[in-house]
Amino acid sequence: MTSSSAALSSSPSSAAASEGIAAAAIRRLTALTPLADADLTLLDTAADRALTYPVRHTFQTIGRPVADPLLLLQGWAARVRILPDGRRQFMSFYLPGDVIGSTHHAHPIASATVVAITECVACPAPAAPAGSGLAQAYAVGEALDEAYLLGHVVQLGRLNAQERISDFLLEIYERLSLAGLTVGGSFEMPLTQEMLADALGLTPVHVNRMIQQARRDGDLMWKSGRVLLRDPERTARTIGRLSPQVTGTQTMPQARVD
Amino acid sequence: MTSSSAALSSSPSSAAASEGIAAAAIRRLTALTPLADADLTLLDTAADRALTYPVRHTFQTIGRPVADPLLLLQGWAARVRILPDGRRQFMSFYLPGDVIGSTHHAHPIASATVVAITECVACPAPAAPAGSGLAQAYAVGEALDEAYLLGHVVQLGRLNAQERISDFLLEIYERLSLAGLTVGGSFEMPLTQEMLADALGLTPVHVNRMIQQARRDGDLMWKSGRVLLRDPERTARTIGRLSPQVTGTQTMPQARVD
DNA sequence: CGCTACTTTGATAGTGCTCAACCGGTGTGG
DNA sequence: CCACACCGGTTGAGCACTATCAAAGTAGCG
Repeated sequence: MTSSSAALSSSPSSAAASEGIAAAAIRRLTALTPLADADLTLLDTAADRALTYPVRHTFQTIGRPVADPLLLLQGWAARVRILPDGRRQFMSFYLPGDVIGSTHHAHPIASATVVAITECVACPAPAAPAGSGLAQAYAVGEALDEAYLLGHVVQLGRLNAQERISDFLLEIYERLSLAGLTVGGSFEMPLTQEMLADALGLTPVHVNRMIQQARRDGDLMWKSGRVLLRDPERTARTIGRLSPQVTGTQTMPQARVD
Repeated sequence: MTSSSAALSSSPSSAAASEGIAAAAIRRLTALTPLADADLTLLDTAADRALTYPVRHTFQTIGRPVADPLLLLQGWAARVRILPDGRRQFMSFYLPGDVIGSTHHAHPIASATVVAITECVACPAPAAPAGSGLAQAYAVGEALDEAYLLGHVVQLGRLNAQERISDFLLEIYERLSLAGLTVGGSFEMPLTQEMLADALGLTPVHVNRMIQQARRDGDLMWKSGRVLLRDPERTARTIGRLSPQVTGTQTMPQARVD
């Protein structure tokens, strides 16, 4: 039953068994695609086997076989790569409702290390019957994953520091909204500025300065682990962020595509 | 039979029917995983329906439904995103043996635009029988795709201009090697320096300067669309590049993973 | 109360960008 | 056959954004 055993750091403590522990994850999955009662039952059952993982727990390690997929119920995890000289890059983040280590088939070697950013609660991702809503939800989730990854590439390649921060926070805001984890435009941000820097390809110092400027400009509030975006939609338009939801209806400038 | 019809730019011209047109792609797929005769037959048959696509052909457009998957036989294609103000970012490249628009299931909306960088020859990707070598090859190919995408994130986030160029060329070198498209350490590079800049998050001018410096340092030769890397392995070690092949055996520094 | 981790500030350096022009090859049309 | 246009590569000068180094300020916590 213990899905991921050999952890480098500390190992998962036995589960917290309270109900509703999977609420956010379920909200997020149903937001992706409608789920039938059978799907919800699967999820509830799986949630009974949820475990709590401490901060820094390593879900999977680059170059080692991936374990069975986990459905993240609470907390944040991240895919990270550390260079030999210590430089660190966060490649993506897992939020409640995301599946860690989903591997439809493919070779079982992890292409990235996944660590818990905060304390996490996760359960084995229930196998989805072919054609079920749950299967569809997984599929959409994976597609979104890739879309976010592509977005991250654009962000790192072509946005300046200010834009990267806005774009990142907007993405998180969007994703947490799906899970019902935002309150009046604000949300919990467990990342330190240093981690944010390592996600955005910047220096902690510079991230700090840009955040302060955004604060001065009245674009955001960020205090004690909670972020409030003043006008998400305006900001999104300003930096030309295309949210996955909107993607479907948005056209690209025809200009240079060669 | 015409897999992708409504092209923004010019449309595919009817096929070149010569044999061996799929040689590179087949070499690459067999390098990923052993293929049975049945698989090879499937590929050969599919190759008969190959079409030639002109430069700038749009295989899929962001926000629009994806067509059936294509197996790229010859040429380069790329996933690209253009920002409203004209900034351009190449997110990944497709080389011979890669599948364009593979979508196991998932929602049919393209999360990126895919265009032909050079003239391309491609055929419908033959459906792989479950459990076949071909299915395995597809799976491994997709896993590699993601690994390269993750690598691209690290590259953009944490490598300097010099390192990005080296890393990129090494990746291409590796990938072309699998398809048998390298000759004595050299390979064809159809990208202009401007396109390279848009892949690496740099300016064409700066790319040019870094390339010249690499030339002066004796690290590479680049003339009339052909690149020769002097000592790929040394360079790879220098910038700490972990090639997917090696990934399986390499360990990460334990240091900071929090 | 003293840690420890995180944020903030200042001063300075440097990598990579911008703007602008020039060069060299190639293709095309007069 | 040569002039012209065009594209990609090259060069120069100056600047901006972001990094670096170092230290001080804050907040949560045992």
